[in-house]
Order: sequence, then C-alpha cells, then structure tokens
Amino acid sequence: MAEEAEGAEEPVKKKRGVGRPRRVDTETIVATARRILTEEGVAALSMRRVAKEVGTTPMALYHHVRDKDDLLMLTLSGTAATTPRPELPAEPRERLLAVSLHMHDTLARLPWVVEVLGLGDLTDKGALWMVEEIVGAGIDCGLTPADAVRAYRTIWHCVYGDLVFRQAMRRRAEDPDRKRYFPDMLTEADADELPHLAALAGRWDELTEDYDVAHQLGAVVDGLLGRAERAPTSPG
Amino acid sequence: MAEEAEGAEEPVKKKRGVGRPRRVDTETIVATARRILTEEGVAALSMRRVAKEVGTTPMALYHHVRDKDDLLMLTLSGTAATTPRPELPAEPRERLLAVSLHMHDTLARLPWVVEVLGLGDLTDKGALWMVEEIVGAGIDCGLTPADAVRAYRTIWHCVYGDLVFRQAMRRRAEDPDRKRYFPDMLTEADADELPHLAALAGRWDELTEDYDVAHQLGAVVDGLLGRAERAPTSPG
DNA sequence: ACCTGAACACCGTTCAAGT
DNA sequence: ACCTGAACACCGTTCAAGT
Repeated sequence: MAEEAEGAEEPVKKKRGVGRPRRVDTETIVATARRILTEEGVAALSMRRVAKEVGTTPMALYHHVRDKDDLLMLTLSGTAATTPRPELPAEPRERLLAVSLHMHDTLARLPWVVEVLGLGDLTDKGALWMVEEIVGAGIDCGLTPADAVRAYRTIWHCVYGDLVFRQAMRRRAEDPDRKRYFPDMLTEADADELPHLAALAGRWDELTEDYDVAHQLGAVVDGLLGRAERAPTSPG
Repeated sequence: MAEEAEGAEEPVKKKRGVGRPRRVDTETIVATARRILTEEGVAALSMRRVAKEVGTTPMALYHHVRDKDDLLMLTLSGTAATTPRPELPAEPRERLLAVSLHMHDTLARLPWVVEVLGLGDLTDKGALWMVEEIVGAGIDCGLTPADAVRAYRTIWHCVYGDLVFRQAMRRRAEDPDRKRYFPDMLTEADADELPHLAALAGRWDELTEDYDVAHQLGAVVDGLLGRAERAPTSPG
C-alpha cells in the first residue's frame, strides 16, 4: 500500500530518454510548462517550446489542452501546495490579516503565477483554503457571508495590485536604459497645478520602496470590518 | 513651400495614396498605435501592423521608439484628456472617493489602457491631477504626505484589481466553451474542508456581479484615514 | 484515439546597406 | 539622419493524413 501510494504520487518526468518518444500524458505537459515558467517566466513559454522539451510535436499538445491559455491555467494547480500552510492566530481579525499576508508573500516568490492569475480564474484547489479562511474570519468578525466575500475580493485586489506593480518596478530596475516617466516628467512649471506631487517628487522612489503591504492591509481590513471591528472579541 | 508647411503640420493619414511614402513622425506612429489599441485591443497591436498602417517598414518605427513596450507607454499620453474633468466635492474624504471612482470609471471604458498600465509607469501627464487630488485630499484629512502617498497607492491597487478581474470575467463570459474552475471544482467532499465556500458556491456568480467598487472603496478609505477620519475637518 | 508534417499567417528585432 | 530589404529566430493554430 505504501508502494502503491508512492507510485501514484510520483510525477512521471523524463526518466527514460532512450526509446522513441512515448505517448505523452497531460501531467507531463503541464509539469514541463510549469518548469519553464518557474525558470524563465511567462514570456519564455510557448507551445512549441513545451512540445520540444516533452519530445513531441506542437500539435500533440492540442490533444491534451484546449489552447495556450488553458495550459497556463492548468500550470497553477498544485502550486499552493509547494508552500507549507502556516499556523494561524485564533483571533479572527489577526487570522484574516495573517492569511492575506501569507497569500501575498507566497505569490511574491512566484512571479509567473501572478502573471497567469491575471487570466482571472481560481484554478488551484490547493489555494482555496486561503479564501475559506479569509471569508470565515470575516464572518467571525461579524460580517455577513456576502460581505465577507466582498471583503475577500477587495483584499485580493490589494494583494494582487501590490504584486503587479512591485514586479513592474523590479523589471524597470533591471533595465537601466529604460526611460523614466514619473516623477521625472514634472517640471518646475507643474508646481502650480500639482503642488503636492511636485513637493513629493524627490521622495517618490523612497516612498515606493517603503510601501508596506502588511501595514496597508491592516488599515484596509479595519475599514472592511467597519463597526464590527469594535465588536467584543471575547477574550475567553 | 506652402506645400511643404502643409505637409509638415497636417497629420499624414492615407490621403495621398499615390506618391511614395513620406517621412513618418513619432506622433503619427503613436496615434496609429492608439487607434489600433482602441479598436482592437492590445493583442492586435504589432510593430508590423503599425508600420503597415502608417505606410512604412517595421524598422522605420525603431527610429522613433525604443521598442514595443516603449510604443505602448507612449500611447497612454493624452488618454486622460479624453474624459472631462468632473466637478469635485469640497469635503476632503468625499473628494478622495470621488476622484478614485472617476479614475475607475474612466479606465473601465478604456480596457486597453488597463492592460498597458500593468507595465507599471505613470506616463500620461494628463492623469496626474487625479494623483494630486487623492494625495491632497488625504493630507486634508489629516494624513502625513507620506501616508497620503501610501493611501493613494493602496486605493490604486483596489481600483486596478477590480478592473483587471472585471475584464477577465467579461472575457470568460464572451467565450462560452471556456472551462469553469471555481466554484464548479468543488465537490460535496470539500464541504468539510471548505465549509463557507461550499455554502456560498451557489451564490458566487451573483456576489461577483454585485461587487460594488464604490462601496468597497468607501470602506477602504475609512480604514486608510484611520483616526484622522474623525478629526475636525474645520468648515472655515 | 492519438500523433505527425506541412502549411498558414503571423511575430520582434538585428544588421548592413542605401539616400 | 532617416529609411529600406533581407534575414534571423521565432510564434499559435488549422488541416488532412497517418497509425
């Protein structure tokens, strides 16, 4: 029984390179795509590249996936399971914040996942526990189930937005001859129309780097919980 | 000489199909790209397509823009000016909310802009008044300038996230044979591990459609303003 | 059922050469 | 300075045919 479980669990990989190309199975295709994404990012993934690395023709892939977007979504499944599930505080507001931050910090290490998530689907079953915890904690804080879902969505937007623009910032930092726009585009003449921005221009980069998602999420959660925030969180 | 001036000022367009192609200028290139983006979206934009519509070779474009990303960023300039600037309430918290919503509603009508903004730069000078107003309103509500910038960034993440996933939802709705993942992936067996999600699965689509950015932003702003929210906003 | 070969209609960008 | 032609090294996807 131990062996059976072991064999069923083990991913196939390209163990036998000798014989003629074998029939490919969907999991090999998805796993290969996931490896390319992890190592080189979304821009490096092409159907032809996956086919080549799997040892088949591009068209063979279309027997297992509908199209490239479908393949991208399939690569998400199982990624949440690669990060251990943390211990969570019992107090619901703290639990809500802890899960939100766990979500953020996990994804910050998986830049390709952020790009694929923009396609908009929750496809990794192993990630649903985070949604469950956030919604559950919201309810425990006094929100209605519907409001807890709305709160989850808003928190997700904050997390996702931070990740997207953090990645954009990193890309820009890596390409040194990239043009800068804001705040460099501001001239002295703009100080009349845009006084605060003109005053802050010199500190903009510093403020961008200082941006602390954890702190901001704390404030956002306070707002989302509203009056429920001050409801008695009975200390035992 | 009159002809020379006429030719120089007037945007070229394809008025004269007869003669050999004229020298192209950057603004024509950018305007053509912007038209393609407006009419057909980011996926339809290619350097070759722009070159063809401008009446030149792909390589001529590289004399005016660094690369495709650069062209994309240049297309943003001037788009904010296409939406009239609204009257804003005087009360700072309401002004903050009104500008944030104006930002959202403007971009909801410009889906290609949302895609390009993911590149991460504020390139349209005509859009900066919104940042100025949000930061200014934050300061008027009692935030420090630094906290007002952080608040602006968090609000922007909420706005951007909503737009991205709203667009993804629309895309999915337009492709009827696209696979659905959540909540369809939930089985009865998941009700143990994911009780709230299982209970809410049937209402998920309804809750997604009901999501009201204005309402959520109101809560987020409350949280961001924190105690300053109740500070006296001296009426004179 | 699953896979292949060839083809269609494209990409972004470099390079050396022209005017 | 500005533009061109040809080339390089790719794309996603369709179709008809093979086993």
